[in-house]
Amino acid sequence: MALDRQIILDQAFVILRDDGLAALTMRRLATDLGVAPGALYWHVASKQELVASVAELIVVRGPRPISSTDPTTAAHDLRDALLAVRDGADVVSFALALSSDRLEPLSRLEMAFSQLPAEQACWAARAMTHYVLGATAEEQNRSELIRAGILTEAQRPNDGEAGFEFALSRVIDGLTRQ
Amino acid sequence: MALDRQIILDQAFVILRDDGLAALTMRRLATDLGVAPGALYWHVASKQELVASVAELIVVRGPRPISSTDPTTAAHDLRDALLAVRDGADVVSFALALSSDRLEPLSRLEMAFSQLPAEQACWAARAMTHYVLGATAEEQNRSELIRAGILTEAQRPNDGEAGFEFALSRVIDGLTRQ
DNA sequence: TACTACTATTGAACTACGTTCAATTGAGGT
DNA sequence: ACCTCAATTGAACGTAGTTCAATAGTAGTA
Repeated sequence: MALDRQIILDQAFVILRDDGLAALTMRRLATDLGVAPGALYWHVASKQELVASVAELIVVRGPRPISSTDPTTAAHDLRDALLAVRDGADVVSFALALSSDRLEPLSRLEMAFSQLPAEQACWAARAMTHYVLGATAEEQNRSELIRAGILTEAQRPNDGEAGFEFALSRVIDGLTRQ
Repeated sequence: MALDRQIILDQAFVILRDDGLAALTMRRLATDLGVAPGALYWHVASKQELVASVAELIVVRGPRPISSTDPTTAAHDLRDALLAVRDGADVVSFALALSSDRLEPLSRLEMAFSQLPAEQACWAARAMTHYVLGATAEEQNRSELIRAGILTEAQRPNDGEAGFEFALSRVIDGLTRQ
């Protein structure tokens, strides 16, 4: 009775944020909401569609709204939004392929490259998105594998903040240079 | 009796190349090899480990060996290797988090940035890898979604070859500039 | 040849997943 | 009181990865 599409998305977001993608099952989601699994399908077409919608929440509910003006700031905003949710980068990557236009904050990102011709600005924004998603996904996937006991803490040749900082500034320099 | 770890990996590679990640199940693999599913686990620890090993094959068996000297050439070599196998980018991304050191051609990629200090060369190589993987993964995921009837051919706002070319040259310019 | 030791494979099961659907509930309007 | 229809249940279906006792196959030894 209290069930509602938004409530489902909210709870899915919480499960993902706290327990990760592996924990986000339709059964777990239904249990948390005190409902039978089948009930979810009245409000949601499939798990794919649900996950894609949760990806929107990840990007929108980040610590800071994603800047539409400065590429460097935007990249940090996006990265922090992804890091705030377990497996956030994987989920958003998937959603990006499924419906890139529905991830509004990401499609607005090309405005941060407005100094370039329109087509190039679009390409640049997408390239930067791909870099941030890829770097963050590897980092998060490694965290998950460590948590699962498959990797040890020592096997973490992560670039860390310094590597991300370095590559990001170089990439943006390249993308915006005349 | 003819079963062997290498034969399993080879067949897994073929299934992946021709039919994609969704078709790569332990049962399908066993059926193709004329064997019971359980038999695979004598030679392989888990599906995760198997997929990680297949990722190595993808990178090694590409159309051209991945250049260790020129970043632009290396990026194209990697991209073509990924495109030669359905879901190739997803598989390699996963393996990268699991065991980046075992993907030898990718760890050798930092030699293409040997003009930079060692640490920065490593960061640059990984950044370029992340971009290529991200761009290619989105492209391939979209192809799979179209094949599955979830997206239409019209919903393919792919950068295409031109977008990849543009962003790649800019990214490499940025990463290698003094 | 008979016995042994060990590797490799089978067959059947277990748990968990996404998803479907006939049956049922429950609230609002007449 | 009756009807209607949106919402939910409960149970099932098919498939997935994985496990394991039992079995077959193979090679070495006496």
